[in-house]
This record gives sequence, structure tokens and C-alpha cells, in this order.
Amino acid sequence: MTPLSNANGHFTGHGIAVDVALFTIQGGTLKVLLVKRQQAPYRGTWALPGGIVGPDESVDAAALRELQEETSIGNIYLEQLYTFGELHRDPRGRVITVAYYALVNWQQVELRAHQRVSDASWFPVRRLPNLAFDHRRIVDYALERLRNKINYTTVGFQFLPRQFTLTELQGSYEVILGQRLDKRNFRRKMLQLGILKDTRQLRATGRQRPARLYTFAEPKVIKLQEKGIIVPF
Amino acid sequence: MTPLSNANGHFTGHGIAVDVALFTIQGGTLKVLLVKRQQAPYRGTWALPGGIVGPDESVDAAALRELQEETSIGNIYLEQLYTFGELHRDPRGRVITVAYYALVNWQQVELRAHQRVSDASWFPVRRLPNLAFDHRRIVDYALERLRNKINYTTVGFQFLPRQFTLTELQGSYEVILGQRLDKRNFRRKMLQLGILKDTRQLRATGRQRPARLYTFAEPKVIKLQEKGIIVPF
DNA sequence: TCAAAAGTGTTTCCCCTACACCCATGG
DNA sequence: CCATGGGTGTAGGGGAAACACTTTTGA
Repeated sequence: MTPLSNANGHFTGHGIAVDVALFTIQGGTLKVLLVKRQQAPYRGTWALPGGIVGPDESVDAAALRELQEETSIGNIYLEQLYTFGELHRDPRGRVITVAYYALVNWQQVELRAHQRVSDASWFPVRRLPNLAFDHRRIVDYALERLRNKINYTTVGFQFLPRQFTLTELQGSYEVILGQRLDKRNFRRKMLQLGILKDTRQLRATGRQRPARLYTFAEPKVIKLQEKGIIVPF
Repeated sequence: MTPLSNANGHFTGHGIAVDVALFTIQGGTLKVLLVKRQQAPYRGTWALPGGIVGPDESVDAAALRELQEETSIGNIYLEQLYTFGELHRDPRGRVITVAYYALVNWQQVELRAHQRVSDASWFPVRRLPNLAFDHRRIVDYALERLRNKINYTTVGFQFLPRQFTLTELQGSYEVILGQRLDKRNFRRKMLQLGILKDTRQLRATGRQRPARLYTFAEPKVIKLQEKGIIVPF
């Protein structure tokens, strides 16, 4: 029995769900968190974390709750993506889902201990298993949004710890975009933006020259100066 | 009694609504269609066209239906905007709304005859009355989206008839952006994009030199080449 | 011939791009 | 001293921006 069914197992009215595509970068690979479904439909199939929006919580709050049921981290970047409202998305009946995507630094995230490893796991976005419902479409849509948004906002910074090197930042961009970037041009442009603060600290990670550590001058994800195609002429 | 209430007038479960901000350009002004509410809550207040999503229609279809209840035009550009899911948006109880925006050419649109003029009307976006619910926020959000999107897509073309002059096209951009553009630069850039087709026809509108008429080489709204801030370096 | 909108080129400047070598450290 | 990643500058090209006059028509 699900919250979508009445005592006869038949669907009774609309259901509003949220689904969250949580991304992280681990080992130079962009990954998304999937959970294995415990109930029908799609029992045993991998799916995005998600569930029904409660009567006394906002949709945003439901998305955040679903995220926190799987991971133990606060202050995640979470953004609404799109609402999928087709008729037969869910074999149980009428379910509309509001999709979100979220970005998190690998080192700060931790899957909840009550999850068995076989029940929740990170998958590289380039090698996804079959997903339940239309979740593949949601992941693809989220990736498209992410790749667009990295061009004019600072979402790419969300994958990094509080202090980071310019090489790490560049790596984040390269993984999201799936292409190599020129080191000198990347550094010049990033520093020109005026959104990085030099901590005057160094981090020695091996037997190389230590790298300079930066933090964000701006606390949140911000929109960068747009170089519009039309404006200004 | 509304679809959101049971026999006692109390709310029973979620309601899913759609609201549509329909824009047009008339007389050099960007306008949005508002309807006067006939029932409580907010009876007599201006609001966006909208209503409850039926059990057997997709959310997109519901938005289209609401649009067609007010106007008689097919083939409108309609795009999902955002889903507003806060708890107390609607005094009746829990209603989540999926907001859309739509763009239409002034000459092709016609308000349905069964609407009294006092019940549905175009309002300049810079001089809106008080709006029901959070509809002001929806309009503002739609305007922001529109102003962004005009920079990298051809949404600005949706306000024009099938054949149009470059001056008309420029006027559409100027109204949306709220700023004057340079005529020579605008024309050069538009023609460079390769998305306009010269009809070899002229239109004489007064006692001035007749203007050349163009149509779109591309049938739909397309995404233009992005000049990203980051990619390619 | 006049009013009113259509139509047309050039120069300047800045940003994006491409590209290769030295530096600092640990082993 | 060597391997490894950190860090730096410049020259050339292309697109954006600023800017004003001639053309065509109807009245």
C-alpha cells in the first residue's frame, strides 16, 4: 500500500512527488546518487531519491527532506528543475513530480548509516543503469541545466570544499563540461571575476610545489555578468 | 464550492493548478492578460488565467486549455516556468501551482467573445493592478525568464506576425528589454545569424520608404550559438 | 520639396584564444 | 637531481560598440 492508493489499492486523486538528482564529483568523475526501490512499482530498480510531498510541507521542504533521508549534510545547493506532469509517468496512477537537482562536495557528504551500500550508491553519469519511471530523463535534464548554468553562475563551486586550489576548481569545470580547459586562460578569467579570495595559505599535497588556497568572496551561488548575444548592442 | 473543497467546504488533499502569464506587445508596450476572479477567494481581483489540473489531462494540456478558454488562437508559444509549492499560497488550503508563460502576436490573438471586456483584459506589465494569490511574483518571474531568454533564443520573434520588418523585430526586442538598441548593429547581427529569410517583398505603411519583409528560416524557437563565459576557453 | 522611416560601413577597442617555459617541493 | 604539479605572459584575431548620412516613398 502506498500513499497513492486507497484501501482497495486503487488510485485516489493526484499525487505530488519530488525527485532529486544529487550530483557530486569523485575521482574526476561526475556521479549521481541512486537508491534501489524497495517497493513496487519498479521494485529492485535504481531510482532517484524522492517521494510524496506531505500535506503540511512545502515542495521545497519535501525535496530537502528526501535529500536528508539519504545523506547527512546540511546547506546543500538545491534548485528546482522542472515539473513532469504527463499522464502515465507512474503505473500506479496520476503522479506529478517536481524534479530538483542538488550539488554537493564529495568530502562533506556521507550516506546515512542505516542505508545498506547495496541500497544507495553513487553512479557515474556516463554509465547509468536502467532507471525507474522517467528518472533517466530527469538526470539528463539536470545535466543539461548544470552544463548551461556553469557558464554564467558559480554552481561549479559547489563541488569543492571551503578552501580549494585553482587546479581543483578547473577540474570541477572540466568534469562538468566534459572537456579540457586551458590552464592559463582559466586562471586569468577566474581571478578577473573578483569572486575568489586568496587565503594566503598553501597546501602541500605531495612532492610538488604547494598550491595556493582560495575561498569564495561571495557566500552563495551568484549570477555572473552576462555577455548577452543581444544586449547591450 | 470549488474543486478543492468537499461538501463541508473544507479542503481535502492536494490541489494542482496551472497559471499562465500570456504576454503580447501592443502599441509599443509589453502587456499581460489578466482575468477578474468570479469566485472567492480574491473575488473581483485580477489574476492570471489558470485553474485546476483535471485528473485525465497532463499539466501541459491543462495550461493550454486555460489559455484557450480565454483566447482563440492555436499554436501559441507556451513554456513551463516554475512550480510554486509553498504551504499557504491559497487561503482555501493546499494548492500547488505550475506556472507557465506564453507569448503571442497581438494581431493573431482574440479574446473569446463570451468574456465581457471587464472580465479579461490586457495590462501593461509596468502598471499592474494588485493581483490575486502570488500572481505578481509569477509575472515578475516570467519577465525575468523572458528577458534572459531573448538573449540566446528566438523567443522575441513570437510577438511578430509571420512576415515582419527588421524595424518591427527590433521594436520587439526593445520593448522586452526596456532599452533602445542601435539600428545598424541590430540589423547586422540579426542577418548574420542566418535565421531570417528575405521574402523579396516590401510593405508600404505610410508615406515613407517601404520596408523589406522577412520570415523565419527556422520554424520554431531555437537556441542560438552560446557565447559562454567559460566555454570554450 | 518635405517629412518620415528604411537602409547602409567603418573604426576602435577589448576580450577570447592559442601557446611554452620556469618554479617550488619531496623523495 | 629529478619528477610532479603550480604558476606565469604575450601576440593575434574577431566580434562588439559607437557613430551619421543617403535613399525611397507619399503627401
